[in-house]
Amino acid sequence: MNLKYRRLKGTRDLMLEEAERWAWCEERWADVLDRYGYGEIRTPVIEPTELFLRSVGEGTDIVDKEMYTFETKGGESLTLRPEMTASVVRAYLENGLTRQPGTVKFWYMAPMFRHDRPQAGRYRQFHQVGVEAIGSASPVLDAEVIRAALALFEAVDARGITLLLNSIGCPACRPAFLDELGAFLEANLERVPETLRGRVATNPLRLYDAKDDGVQELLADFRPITDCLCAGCRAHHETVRGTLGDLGVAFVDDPTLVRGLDYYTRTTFELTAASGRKQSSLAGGGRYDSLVEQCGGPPTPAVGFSVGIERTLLHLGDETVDPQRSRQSTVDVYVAALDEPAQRYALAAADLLRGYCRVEVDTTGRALKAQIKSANLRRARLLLVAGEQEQAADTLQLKDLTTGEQTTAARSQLLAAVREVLEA
RNA sequence: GUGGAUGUAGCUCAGUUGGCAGAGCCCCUGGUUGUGGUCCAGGUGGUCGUGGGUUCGAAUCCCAUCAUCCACCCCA
Repeated sequence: MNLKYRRLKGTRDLMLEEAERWAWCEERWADVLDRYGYGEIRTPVIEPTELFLRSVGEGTDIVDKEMYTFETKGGESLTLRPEMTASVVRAYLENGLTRQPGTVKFWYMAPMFRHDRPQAGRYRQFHQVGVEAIGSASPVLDAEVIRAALALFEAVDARGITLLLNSIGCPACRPAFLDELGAFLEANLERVPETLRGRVATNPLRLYDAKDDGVQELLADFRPITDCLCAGCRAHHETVRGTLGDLGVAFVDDPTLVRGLDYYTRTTFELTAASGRKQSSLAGGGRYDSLVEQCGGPPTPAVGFSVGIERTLLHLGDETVDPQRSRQSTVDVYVAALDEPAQRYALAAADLLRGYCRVEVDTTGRALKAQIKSANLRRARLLLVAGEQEQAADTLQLKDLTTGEQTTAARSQLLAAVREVLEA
């Protein structure tokens, strides 16, 4: 069929059983996050462009080429959020939560937008479940946050998840490392592919997430960033590792894990699925001790993560459900009615039941046979038949669809009669 | 932004060397005046992604274009 309107590239329609599966996950995740002491936050999907420029950072792919940015008639530049952390920090400051005692812990499940080329596990509108814990610099919190991320996967029975862990230092120790790294790369520039050379000067750390084998070999010859941490960062990192050990959480040290956003300090981590060569990165996060201050607040340490919902579901391996084969919502009682007067009578009868159970009234006017077929598809336990004869006698036919037994009930006794069958 | 694959019925897909547009599923009707999942019979539904070109003739060959998927890049 030649469709007049189509879905935008990189977006999806979720319906019926697919939507139920999402709801199933969302319910479990909300419960887990609740148990870790997080409260929900919902923020607008659009923000001033500047918020993301300053936080995510110019020079990152997200800001340079993936943002949905547009201008209002008043000339203001707005952006559909490509990630959530900046918005949460903005909301934290805007609502005066700096005065809140203790650590402010938020969770969210929300759509994000990035103008990427879509592929398996990657969409232009995608969804993340994540947390931000604002107000504590303790490495123990890092470990708890990481533990919570793993708990989200456990809650939906996701297996084969690997935790990658690293520390990328702080403003005190990272510049020295970057200088050294930059000099090393300059000296070996011929081993860096041309497409990546731009990064050597602008953001040498970004070279680490290049998949080019030559670059990886080159970087392997260089000292890992974890060897260059200052005393504070080193102690922090060791405590994170030790605390994960206390919790029995297995992890892999990965000194090449730098993450694609500029605001991270110290701890960075990623949760990956070893399955094939698909989009294996299911979740990522880390500490961002400078971001709140950068956004105009008081110096406030924080840590968080986000999990890709589409990727997680993809990893669970469930086939996506064909909408046409997917069941319509199930009901307890299906009311068949033949013509319009019967439909009116049927609707009035249904109204007597809806405070008690799920009822569908068939208003298609199809043959009774077809209506009963639909009743079965909807998994109805009971069929009510409302026709001319029933109207005349002020009754309804009650048919138990599992046994085939059929009785007549006075309309005034309908609820009792229905309860008798459903509760038997 | 780069590369590859694929576009035929609502869905999954056949379609030979260029020669009348097909199957299964779904849906509808009947077999049963108003009684179900099975069965039987019948039926609806297609600008063959779109636009050009070659040809007596194009779903089929050529060109362009759009869309989808996959991969790169990067990330969730």
